[in-house]
Amino acid sequence: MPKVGMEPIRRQQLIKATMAAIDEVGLADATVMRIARHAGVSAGIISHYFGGKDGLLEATMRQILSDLGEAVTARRRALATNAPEAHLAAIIDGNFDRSQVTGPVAKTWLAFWASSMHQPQLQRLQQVNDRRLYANLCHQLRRLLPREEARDAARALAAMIDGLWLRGALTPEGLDTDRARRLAREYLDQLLHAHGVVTTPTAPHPVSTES
Amino acid sequence: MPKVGMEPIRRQQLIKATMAAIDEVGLADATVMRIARHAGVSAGIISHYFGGKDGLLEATMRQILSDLGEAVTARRRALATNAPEAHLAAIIDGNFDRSQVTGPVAKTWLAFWASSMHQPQLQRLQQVNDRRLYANLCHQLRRLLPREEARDAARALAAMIDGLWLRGALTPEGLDTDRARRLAREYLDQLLHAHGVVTTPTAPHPVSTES
DNA sequence: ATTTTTTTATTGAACGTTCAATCAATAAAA
DNA sequence: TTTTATTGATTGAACGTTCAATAAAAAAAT
Repeated sequence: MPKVGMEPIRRQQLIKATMAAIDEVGLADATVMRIARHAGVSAGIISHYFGGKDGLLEATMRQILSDLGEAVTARRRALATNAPEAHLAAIIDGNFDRSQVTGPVAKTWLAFWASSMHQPQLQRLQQVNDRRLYANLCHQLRRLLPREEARDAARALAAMIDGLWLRGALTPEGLDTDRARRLAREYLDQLLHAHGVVTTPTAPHPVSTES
Repeated sequence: MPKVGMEPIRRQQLIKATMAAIDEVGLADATVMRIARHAGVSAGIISHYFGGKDGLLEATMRQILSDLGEAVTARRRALATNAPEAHLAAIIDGNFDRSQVTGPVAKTWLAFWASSMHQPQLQRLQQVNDRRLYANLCHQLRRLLPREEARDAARALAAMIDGLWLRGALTPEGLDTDRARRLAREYLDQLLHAHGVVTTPTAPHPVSTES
């Protein structure tokens, strides 16, 4: 069925199939044959479009990271106000975006997270993302708190986001998105309150189901 | 070199070698030959003592979990007071016990965490541990807060502990134990304060380097 | 004490399996 | 007819497991 211009279609197909395979049997058992079967193509095509299995895995991780980044920036751009509290809430909400926390994506993300410990290629990607979350949080908190307090708050908030995320990915029931968002936001409120910041009541956000 | 009574010695040797191998090259590349080389024995011995590679991996995870559990209960037993705040602090400190967060153990723990998503055997172990942490926190918080508040607080605190732990395992510099303990404790204080609990100034703990 | 026998621990080559990568053959579109 | 996309059998490497052979210690016998 060879038509011209198949490349972008196949790449997307195979990346999606990779997540499906990892969701199904885990990274260790996600063989090229299984991935190819999910995409409805043959195994050889993977080397053709990605140069090999490693290339496909890296492309998949890149996709997840860029989706996550866009989910955050999209919410921040949609803000009416420029208040730091609003930006922080948007960062929290973006990290618990539906597209990121449901089944396949979450499990794939966690699998890459673990394997990035020993794969320099993936480690670089993961660190860029980690630092971005920390830097975003830190920059907004800096508008409300002194430097050291802002840094510690960013570290703690980043840890809480990742922790909720991680625990959600591991429980059989999956992550309760609304609860995770609520807990992270309540923590933020406590954090600011403890440092004497007068919290403007959190404005309701477009996609949020939270009051 | 066969002496009698080698079994407990070899088992311990191989479990330690497993962590060393995973620390070195990750779970995916921790082959039986590499593990055996770390222990200074031949590959065949693994099947002899553990019935196969899977048996060794499960035994290694069990070891890590029981060490973690003992680190927590030891600190709680050593408490002079019975105040819930003291127990909570002990739970936090125990989870950041030195033996748990240094190099090999931390990376092995994270590797198992990820692979437990698709290995029922490991998943059971991991869930027992997760629930224990949550239940311990919840039980102590219940002495200070109403039921639902206690549950949410336990969820959030557990997430923060795991998140700090996880981020520590992934950064090249490793986890800053003292900082992690401090952040988790500060969060606990904020949490209780926000719910109107009068925080008795945190008693200095034996192993803690924190004022 | 010394030698022989038995028991126990350990080795490592061989085996069967699985996987990723390759590439000549093929088939559809241009 | 040419170009482009795709296939799938084949190849070679790597892995976990097995098991007959071996070697050392312990026990028994001299």
